[in-house]
Amino acid sequence: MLNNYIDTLKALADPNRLRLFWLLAHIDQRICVAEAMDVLGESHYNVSRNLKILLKANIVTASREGKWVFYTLNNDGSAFNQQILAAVRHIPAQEFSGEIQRCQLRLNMRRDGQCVVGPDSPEWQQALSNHL
Amino acid sequence: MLNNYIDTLKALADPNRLRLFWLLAHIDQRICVAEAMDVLGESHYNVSRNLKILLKANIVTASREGKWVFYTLNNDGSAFNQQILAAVRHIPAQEFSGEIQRCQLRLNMRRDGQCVVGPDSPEWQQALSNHL
DNA sequence: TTCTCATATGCATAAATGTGCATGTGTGCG
DNA sequence: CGCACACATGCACATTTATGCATATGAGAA
Repeated sequence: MLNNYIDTLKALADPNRLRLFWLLAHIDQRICVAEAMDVLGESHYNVSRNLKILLKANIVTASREGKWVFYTLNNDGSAFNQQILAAVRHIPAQEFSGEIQRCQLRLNMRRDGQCVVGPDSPEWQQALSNHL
Repeated sequence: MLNNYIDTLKALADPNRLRLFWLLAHIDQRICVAEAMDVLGESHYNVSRNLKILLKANIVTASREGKWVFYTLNNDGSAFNQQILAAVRHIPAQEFSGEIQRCQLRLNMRRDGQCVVGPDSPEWQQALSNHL
C-alpha cells in the first residue's frame, strides 16, 4: 500500500538524486553514467547507485548501448509520477550551480550523438577550465 | 541550496505523513490533532510530530483555537509545492483504507463546526463500531 | 583469450530518521 | 488559584539510509 508513491518521493528526497532528475528533466536528452559523473562532480558509486534508485522508482529508464548505459526520463509513468515531474520542472536553475551549462559542455564532447570519453578524462578537465 | 524542495519531498516520503497530507488534500477542510489521531489510528506523538514536519515543509498551516490546533492545506506555497499537492491528489482512495469515510464519521461529531471530543473517546469508539 | 574500461553491487560504517516514553507548554474550567 | 485536557518536544533506541571501498559483470579491443 502506497509503496510506489513512497518510493518516488524517497528517490527524489536526496540532493544528489534530485539534481540528477532535475537535470534529466531539463536537458530533454539521455545521459550516460560517465557524463553524469562529470556534470555533477560525483563519484562513480554515487551516480550509478542513485540512478539505479531513480530507475526502481520508475521515473527514469535505462538502456545499454555498447559499454555505455544511458538514462532517460520515463514519460510513461503514472499520473502521480508525471505530476511529480512537473513539480521538479518548476525548480529554477538558480537552485543549482551550473549543472545545465556543464551538461551542455559535456554533451558537446559527443561524436555523432555518441559518448566517446569516459569519466574524469583530461579532455573534460580541459573543457572545464576553458569554460571558466 | 535545494533545502526547501528536499524538505517537502522528505516530509511526504513517509507513509503516515503522506496519509495525513493526502487526507487534508481531499477533505478540503481543517482538522485538529485529536481528529487526525482517531481517523488515522495513530498515537498522539506520532500525529503531532508528523504534522509539525508537514508544517515546517510549508505544505500545511496551523492555527490554534482554544485548546485545539487546526491544520489545513497551505494554498499559498511555492509553485513546486502546489505541483506536489496536485500530484498527491492523484493518489486514488483505494491506496488507503477508509481514511475518507472515517474522517467524515469523525467530522460529523463536531458541533457548530467545532471539535468537541478528544482523542480515543468512547463516542468515537462507538461511532466506529456502528459504522461497520 | 586477455586486457581495459564502463557500469553494477555486496559489505561495512557513519549519519539521518521514525517511534515510544516522559515531560513541558498553553488553554479553559471549576 | 488548581486541575484537566489538547498539544508540543527533548531524550533514548531501533531501523533506515547514504557513502566509500572492494569486487563483480558486461562489452569492446588487441
